[in-house]
Order: sequence, then structure tokens, then C-alpha cells
Amino acid sequence: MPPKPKTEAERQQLRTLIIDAARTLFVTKGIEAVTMREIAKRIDYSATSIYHHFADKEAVLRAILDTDMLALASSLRRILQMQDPVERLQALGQGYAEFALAYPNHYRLMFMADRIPCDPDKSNVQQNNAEQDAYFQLKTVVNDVYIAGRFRSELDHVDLIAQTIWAGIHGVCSLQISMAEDKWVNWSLLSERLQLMQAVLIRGLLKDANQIGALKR
Amino acid sequence: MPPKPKTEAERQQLRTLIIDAARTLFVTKGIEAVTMREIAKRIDYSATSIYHHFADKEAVLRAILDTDMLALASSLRRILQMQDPVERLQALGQGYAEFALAYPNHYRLMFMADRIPCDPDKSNVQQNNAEQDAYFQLKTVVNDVYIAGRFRSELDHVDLIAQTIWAGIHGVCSLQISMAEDKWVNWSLLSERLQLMQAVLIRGLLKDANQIGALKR
DNA sequence: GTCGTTAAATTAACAGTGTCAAGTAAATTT
DNA sequence: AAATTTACTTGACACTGTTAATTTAACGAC
Repeated sequence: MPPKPKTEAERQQLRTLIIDAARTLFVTKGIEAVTMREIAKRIDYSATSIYHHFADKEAVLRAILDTDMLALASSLRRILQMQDPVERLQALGQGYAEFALAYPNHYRLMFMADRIPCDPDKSNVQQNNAEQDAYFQLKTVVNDVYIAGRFRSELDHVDLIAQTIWAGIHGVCSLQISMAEDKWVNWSLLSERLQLMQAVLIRGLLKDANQIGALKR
Repeated sequence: MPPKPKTEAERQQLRTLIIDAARTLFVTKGIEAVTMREIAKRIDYSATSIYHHFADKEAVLRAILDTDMLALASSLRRILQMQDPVERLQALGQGYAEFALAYPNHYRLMFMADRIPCDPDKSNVQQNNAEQDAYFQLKTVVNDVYIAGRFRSELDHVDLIAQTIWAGIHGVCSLQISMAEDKWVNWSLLSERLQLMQAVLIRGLLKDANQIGALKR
């Protein structure tokens, strides 16, 4: 009930309060099932007050997306320290999948929803920043493997390679997220599906794939 | 305005009238943006009359799903005639992708949406019927390749192999459908992404992948 | 042929949604 | 002390999926 002019820091604080409340609800209740009134109630504000901080519901969503993209990149950051570029690539795939499956609803928002084609201009995340941009992280590692001469000789387009790896891992994760409950299919263990996809990608893309230790098991 | 007792055939006719109207709207306007009133208007009925033929909006959706699943299986059927099992497998992937990308909104409903875990008991599509069940078609072809001894020796679980192939193709298609508009990524040509994924799957799963003609060029 | 009965479809209404226009109250500025 | 600015709330609008009550038309029995 007490309105008073706020500093920019206080405004930002309230913004993240809203974002956090909204995120919790989105993640626990599912994407479309959460209302502005509900978000507001959770932080003891009225529904309309959110509109003083975000243009509309989609803007809230986009803000969540921004922080989630950062969270993903941040959770992958330590992997980039690894020595061998091929191991780095595999670990990146693994880390990506772990994020996707630990936060399936976040992942839905980020990579499976239909709205919001995310635009570098409208985002706070810095494109091509290795700390913030997960796609750039992948591209960098793919490039490292390429420089090391480990990819099959006919593969010379780093973006294409990166996108294929992404598609493979994303395929396993997104199918799991949207179809795992489906009785129609006799699903194998998720871990096995992921592992086979990793092996297939490595073998399909690398020159000397059979020498890679991780595939022996 | 004229109510009269209808034969079962007439009821069915109206059901498909509703389904068709709903499908058109879903496909052109996107999944969540279509209202019951809109569907009804399109066929000159009142909104509530739909509820005499379907329990709720989701039931309409599920019915659309059923017919779309049949359409997919039907569009893949001719491929099963091909001689060589490996060629058959590749053609199946290609045909699946073509369906997905020709009808992206149908595909969304079928494999990317969050609701509706589809249950053999609640569906009119017959599970494990080669005419109707696309997953069974895939599994059958995978099994043929397995019987022919073409998979790597350590791969002995047909469901796992099928699901990995599905995940790979689905990854390319779903990423295309939900992220192609995204300015963040410098997307390669869709056809190149699909082709590389096919090559990766073949090379990663088959014994003698380098002898496969389709990979040369 | 008329009379209930039954089915099909409609209208009216409800609770709930995102969002906007006005209004209110506290803090800052003048 | 008055005016202005800011933060927030209340009330309302148009719209959503869905249900209850109502109308309309066709059928079977006499």
C-alpha cells in the first residue's frame, strides 16, 4: 500500500521478484496454466502492477527466457575448461541434456515453444559471448575440434556441424519432455538413448571415431 | 436450426466437419489461438453444439491428432515397398521429415505440444498396425535392417535404435519448426542439416556405413 | 393425424483470463 | 504548503472454455 519513488536498483529488484515468482509458477504448473493474477498474488501485489514493469505477459516470459539462457550458458561454462576438444564436445552435450531434463519446463520455454523468436537486439544476453551464449559455446568447441583436424574431411562448415549436434541432443531431450508419458511407445531408458545419440554423433562426424575411449565402455 | 434424430453416419459426418474446421484453424492460426466459438462459426453452428460431439476442446484436438497420425502413416506406406532395408530406412526418415515440414502445425500438435499423452486405449488408430502406426513402421524397418545384420554388432535393442533415429530426425525438424525464425543462430540450409543428420545416423549405427552409396557425393 | 418422448441445437449465463483507464496515496520537488 | 510525480490498486472490458436451461424438430405409439 505504500507507494514511493524508487531508485533504479529497487525497480530492478522488483522486476526480478516478479520474474522469480513467475518462473516458479511456470515450472511447477506448466506453461500456459499460469495467470497474471496468480503471479501477482504470490508476491502480494495486484495483477495490474506487473504491467508497470513489463509490457505484457509475453514480456515477463521473455525476461525469464533471458535469465534461463544465462543459466544454461553458466552451467556449461566449467566444461569449457576441459583439455581434449572431443571430450569437451561430449561433455557439452551431456551438460546440455542434464540442464534440459532437470528443468524441462524451462527448456520448453527456451527451445520448444512456438512464440518468441528471440532476437539479439531485444535480449540482454550478449550474443557471441562465451560466458552468456550457449550456442556460441557449442560453436566454439566444434571449431576447436575442427581446428584439431578431428572431423571427417568432407565436413567443413562449423555452423552445420554444430547445428547437427544440437539437433541430435535436442531430439532426445525434446522427445523425452513431450512424449515420455506416451503409452504408445515402449521407451528405452533415457540414459541409453542419450548415450547412443552421443556415440552416433561422434562416430558420424569424427574421422577416427573408433579410437575414442568413451565409446568403448 | 433444424434438429432431428441423426443416424450414426450423420453424426460421424458432423464430427469430421468439426474436426476439419478445427484443424484448418489450428494449422493457420497456431495452436492456442483458436476458440471454440471460432470453430463453430466456421461451420455455422453455435459454440456449445460442439460439446454434443466432443467432451471438450482437448477432445477435439485429440481427434485431430488421430487423423493426422493416420495421415502420417499413410504417407509413409509406399516407402515400405522399397527393396533394400537400409534404403527403406533412409527413405522413411526423409518421408517423415517431409511430412513434418509440410505440415509444421500438425507436427506441433502431434509431437511437440505438452498436453495429450496419447494412449492406445483412447485412440482410434490401431497400434502395431503397419497401415496406421508410424512408429511401428519405423520399428519394422529397423528390425529388417537388424535381421539383415547391417547394424553394428553391439546394437541389439530394436526399440533403442528406432528411438535414436527418431530423435535425430525429430531434432532437425522440431528445431526447424520452433527456432527457424530465430535471429540468434546462423542457420544452415535445412536440406543440408537433414542430409548430414541422415548420414550421421547411418554412419553411427551401421557396420559398413562407408559402403552406402547415398553417403558418397 | 395427434401426442408425448427424445434428440439436436441454441441462448443465457458463469467463472476466469489478459489488459486498460481511472483513481488513490505517499514521497519528492517547488 | 502546494504541486507534481511515482507506485500501486480498483473497477471494468472484451474475451475465453464450459454448463444449465430452453427451444425446436422429428420420431414411434395409438
